[in-house]
Amino acid sequence: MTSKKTNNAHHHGDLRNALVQAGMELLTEGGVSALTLRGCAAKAQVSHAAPKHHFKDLAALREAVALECFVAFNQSLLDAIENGGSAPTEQLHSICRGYLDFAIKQPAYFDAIFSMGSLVSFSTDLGEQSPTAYETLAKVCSHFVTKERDALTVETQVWALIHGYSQLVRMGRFNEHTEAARDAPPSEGPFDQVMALLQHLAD
Amino acid sequence: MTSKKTNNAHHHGDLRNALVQAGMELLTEGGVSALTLRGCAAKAQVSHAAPKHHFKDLAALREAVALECFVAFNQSLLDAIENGGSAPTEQLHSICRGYLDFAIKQPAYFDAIFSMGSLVSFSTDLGEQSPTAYETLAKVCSHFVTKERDALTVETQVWALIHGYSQLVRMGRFNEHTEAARDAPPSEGPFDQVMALLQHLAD
DNA sequence: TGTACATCAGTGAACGCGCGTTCACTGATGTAC
DNA sequence: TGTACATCAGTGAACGCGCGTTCACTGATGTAC
Repeated sequence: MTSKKTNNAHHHGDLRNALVQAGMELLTEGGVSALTLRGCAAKAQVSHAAPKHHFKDLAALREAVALECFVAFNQSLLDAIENGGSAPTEQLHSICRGYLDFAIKQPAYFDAIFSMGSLVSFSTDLGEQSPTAYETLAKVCSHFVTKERDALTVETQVWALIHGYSQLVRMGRFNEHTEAARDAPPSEGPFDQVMALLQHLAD
Repeated sequence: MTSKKTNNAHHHGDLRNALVQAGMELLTEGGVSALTLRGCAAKAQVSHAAPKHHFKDLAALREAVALECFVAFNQSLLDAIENGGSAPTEQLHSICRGYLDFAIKQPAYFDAIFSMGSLVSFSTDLGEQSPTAYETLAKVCSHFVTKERDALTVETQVWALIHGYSQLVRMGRFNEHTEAARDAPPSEGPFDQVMALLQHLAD
């Protein structure tokens, strides 16, 4: 029971939230194109006109769902750092690992973040105390800034490499092309070998 | 006149090709979601049931359009290499430059290749004499394979970095957030600085 | 060179589907007094 | 504490739209003889 005592036919109590959660499930089940107003309403067991009281239009609902995906992504990066070593190179490895893991474990959320919200959400202030994904990335990268290499460069090098790699994995680049492995999660490929490219940042 | 003399009401002569070309235009104008059977038929000035004689379903038409995009991408990489220096590091720079340029100049094609055809097309034999994009990439990378770094690793390092970077640029990472620059092409950002990460491959 | 005919590649009407949106409505909530 | 009433947040029917698909059709093409 998240809401107080509102569980009636005519007053849901927390429909906005329920619609976003329904959207997350639809996203997982059928990808971005499955995110519809009617679909979310049905999943939340509410008439299909009900969402109009909470979202101006489909784009607004999708934006809310994308933001929720971003919150999860955000947390995934923070967790990865927390569970890894504290040395700069270890943190760098951890955040990249978290990035890739999210792409593998939550492929639909990953898609949503980078196909729906463009990159807006990446720096969107969530209004909480938690930093944005970009701030987290920037902090980890800050240890590798030198006279010849400014912050923007390091951040972009790291981001481009891990994002590109995650995309390749996500797109099935390293998948076995067998019938048997159809439902298996995608292979992560030569992650460590690729990340070795970043070890030069510490030189 | 590409076709012989067939320009009648009932026999288009080269409708399949015309539909794919129409699809390319729709793609440019409205993105992947604008690619519909009815849309292509309308653009090719043909009744909306006509495509059924050339494409089994919408997926088949989209596949054909994605393949055409890939052909253009393919050529873009070859041209970039041709117009650059012949030294291995120059070729590496050139192919990455071509990759990024394609993402900037043909964003819709870029999206189509990597969102519709998954990665299948990347290694798809085009049935011509020209190599696939992956073969081109692999050839350029082959000069940087060492005892500690096998071919797959180098290829993946380069591909991940340039693909990720191109995606960031494509998503507007380096855009000015001004109203004035709304219709301008996206800024390419610190391309050379980021590519500097690859110079270690030559060490 | 001409004719009969099968095949090919179009047309246009119709169908059902899911979608976003509008609308009059109504039950539940909360506030003024 | 009780009552009147404005507001909020739902319902369900209806609408129009674009879509893919099916279908009977027909004009153009090409081949057999």
